[in-house]
Amino acid sequence: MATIQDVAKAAGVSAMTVSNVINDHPNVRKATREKVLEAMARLDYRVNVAARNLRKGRTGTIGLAVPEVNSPYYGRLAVAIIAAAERYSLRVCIEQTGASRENELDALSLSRNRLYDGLILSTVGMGPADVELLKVDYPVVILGERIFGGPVDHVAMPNVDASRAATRHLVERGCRRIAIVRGPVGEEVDVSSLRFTGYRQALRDAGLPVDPALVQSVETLTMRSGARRAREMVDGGLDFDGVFCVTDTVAMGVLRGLADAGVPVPERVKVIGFDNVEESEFLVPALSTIDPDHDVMAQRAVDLLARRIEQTEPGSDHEEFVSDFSVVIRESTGG
Amino acid sequence: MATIQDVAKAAGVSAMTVSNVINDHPNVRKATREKVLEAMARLDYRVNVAARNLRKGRTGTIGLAVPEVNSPYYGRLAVAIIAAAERYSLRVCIEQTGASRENELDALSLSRNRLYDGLILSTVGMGPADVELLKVDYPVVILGERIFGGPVDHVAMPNVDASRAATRHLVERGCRRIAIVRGPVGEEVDVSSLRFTGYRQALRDAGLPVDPALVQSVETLTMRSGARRAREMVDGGLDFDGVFCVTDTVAMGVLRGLADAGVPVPERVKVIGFDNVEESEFLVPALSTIDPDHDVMAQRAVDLLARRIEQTEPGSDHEEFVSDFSVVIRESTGG
DNA sequence: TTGAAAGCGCTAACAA
DNA sequence: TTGTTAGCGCTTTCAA
Repeated sequence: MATIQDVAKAAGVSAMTVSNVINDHPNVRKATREKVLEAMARLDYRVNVAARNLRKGRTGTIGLAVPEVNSPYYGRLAVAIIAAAERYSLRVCIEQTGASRENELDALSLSRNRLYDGLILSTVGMGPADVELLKVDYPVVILGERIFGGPVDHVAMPNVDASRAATRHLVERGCRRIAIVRGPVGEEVDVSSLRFTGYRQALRDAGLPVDPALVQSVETLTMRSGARRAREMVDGGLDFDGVFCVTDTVAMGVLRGLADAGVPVPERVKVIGFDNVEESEFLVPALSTIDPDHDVMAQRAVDLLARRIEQTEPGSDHEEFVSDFSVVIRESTGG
Repeated sequence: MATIQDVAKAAGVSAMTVSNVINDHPNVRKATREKVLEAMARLDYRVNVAARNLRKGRTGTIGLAVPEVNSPYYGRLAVAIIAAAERYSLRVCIEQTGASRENELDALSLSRNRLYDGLILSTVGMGPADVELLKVDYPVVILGERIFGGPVDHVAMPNVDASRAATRHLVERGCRRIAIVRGPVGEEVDVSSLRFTGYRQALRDAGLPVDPALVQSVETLTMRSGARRAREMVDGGLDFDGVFCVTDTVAMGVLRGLADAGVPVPERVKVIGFDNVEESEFLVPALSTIDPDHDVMAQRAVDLLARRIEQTEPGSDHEEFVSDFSVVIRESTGG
C-alpha cells in the first residue's frame, strides 16, 4: 500500500507537496500538481484516513443514534439526515440503541473516543434525570422529546400542538368517543405523554370528557401491539368511534386489528396517526396523519451540529428548535 | 483530554502498562492494574480510536453499502447485519448508494482508504461488466444478485426458485392470467430479471403461455410506481387474475392501486410479493410473499467477511451462499 | 512483570 | 512555491 512518502519519492517532491495536492491547497504549480497526480495514479495511492484523523483530530463522521434502523419513522429520519450532512461533507454512521438508556450512553462515549466529530442522539431511553450526562465536551444535538432545556441543542416535534390538531380533526369529523393508543405510562416526558397531553387538550376544547377506558396504553409502539390492542378493544365491547394513534407504526397495526374485528374504517371508526411515514399514503384505507416536516428537522439538527463542530470554543447558548406540522387528511378519517 | 501518557504518569507506570491494562493483556499484576484503572477513572481517560486505528491498521468497523436505508427490505437487512456483526465486536457503518453504480464504487474505495476493515456491498447499480473492479485487496462480500462468480464472496437469494414457487402458488390458487410487476428490463442479471425467469418457469410448468401484455415493467420498484401501474392495468382493461410482484414494496403499491380501482383482493385478483418485510403481515389484505430468511443471509455475510478480515493472506477460494426460502401464505392469495 | 524505543501516515507550522 | 521538522496517541518489538 503506497504512502504519501512513496508518492513524494516517485514524483520527486516532498511529502508536503503531495499533501497540498491531495487537499487542493493553492500555491502548487500546475506542472508540479500534475507530476504528483500522475505518481498518485501510477502507485494507486489512497489516503490513509486513520492517519489523517489522528493528525487532524477530526474524523469527518458524525454519529446518529436511533432506537432502530428498521422502522418507517427512523428510517426516514436517517435518510433526511444523511442528505443534510452531505452538504457539510460529513459522513453519517448510524448506531442502533434499541431504545435502551445504556446504549444511548454508549453512543455518547463513542464520540468521546474521537470516533465521531459529533452526535445526533434520539433519546428514548434516557430521561430528564440524565440531563447531567449530556454535559459532554463535544458537539451533541438531541433529536426527540424526552430532554428539554438540557445543556445541548435540541430539535423537537410540536408534539402537544400537533396531537391536539389531530384529535380536533377527529372531533370535526363527528367522533365523540375518541380513544388514544399510546405507549407505556411513565413519570417522564416522552412522546406518548406529550401526545396524550395534546389529546386531552383537544377533548377539553370540544367539551368532551377524558374517559380512562378510552386511554389504551400498549407496551411497545409496534404494528403487532397495535393490531392486538385494536382487536381487544372491539372484542371487549369498548364503545369508540375514533382512534388517535401516537405513531403511524402503531396505527398500521390498529388498522389491521380493526379489519380483523370486522370494523369498517372510516365508516364506523376513524383513525389518525402521527409521523406521516411513507407507507401511510398507500395503506388501505390510506392513513390520515400528522406531518412534522422531517426534512426541516433533519436539516436543522445537522446545521446545529455542524456549527458546534466548526466553532472551537464551547459556546454555551443552547438552541431549541420545534418544527412545523400539518394535518394530512386521508381515507382513514373520511378523506 | 487525557492521553495514555497522562494516565501512565498519574499511576506511576509506563504507557505500555496502561495499554496492557486497557487491552486486558495478562501479565499485569493485580495491584498495578488497579492503580492504573484508578488513574484512568480519575482522569476520565478515553482511548483515542484514531490513534489506535493508525497503529493497528484496523478500525473495527465494517461498511454496509445499500441502495437506501429507508426501505422496509434494506432496513430489515441492516438490522440483521448489525446484530450479526456484534458477535465479532464489529461496528457497522451504513452507506447509502442510491442504487447508483458510481456510489457503489465510492463505497468500495472508502474501505480502501482504511475507513472500514471490510465491506458488505449490495450491488444494484454495478453489473457483471464491473466484476473486474471487485478485485480489490481488502475483504468484500457481495450481497445481492447482479454479480455472480466474481472474485469475491457472495451471498444471494434463491431468486429464480423462489419466484417460481410464488408463481406456482398463484397457479395452485386457480389463477390463469398471472401478471408480473417487475423493474426495468435491462441486459443484465438483476433481481427483476432473475425473478422474471422464475415466473416464466412456473408458467411453463403449468402449461400457461407468457403473455407479453401481462409483463409489467415499472421504472422504480416503489409503492408509488406499483399503485400507479395497478390502476393503469385495470383502467386499460387488462385481463388478469393474479399478480406476482418482484418485491413487497411494489406489492404494497399494487394492493393500493387495486383498491383504488375497486378490484377486490383476493376475490378477483390474487397478489403475492417477495421479501416478507415486516409490514406485509399487517396490510389489509395481509400480503402473501416469499421469506428468504434474512437473518441467515446476514449472519452468513458477516461470517464470510469476518473470516477474510481475520485471515492475513489474500486467499482465493470464493464462496457462494444461497439462502433458503419459504412461501408465506396470507390473505392476498386467499389465506 | 514492566519499560524504552520506534514508528504507523499524515499535516500544521515554520523556514527557505 | 516547496521543503523540513515535529508530533498527533497508540501499540509492536525487544530488552530488562
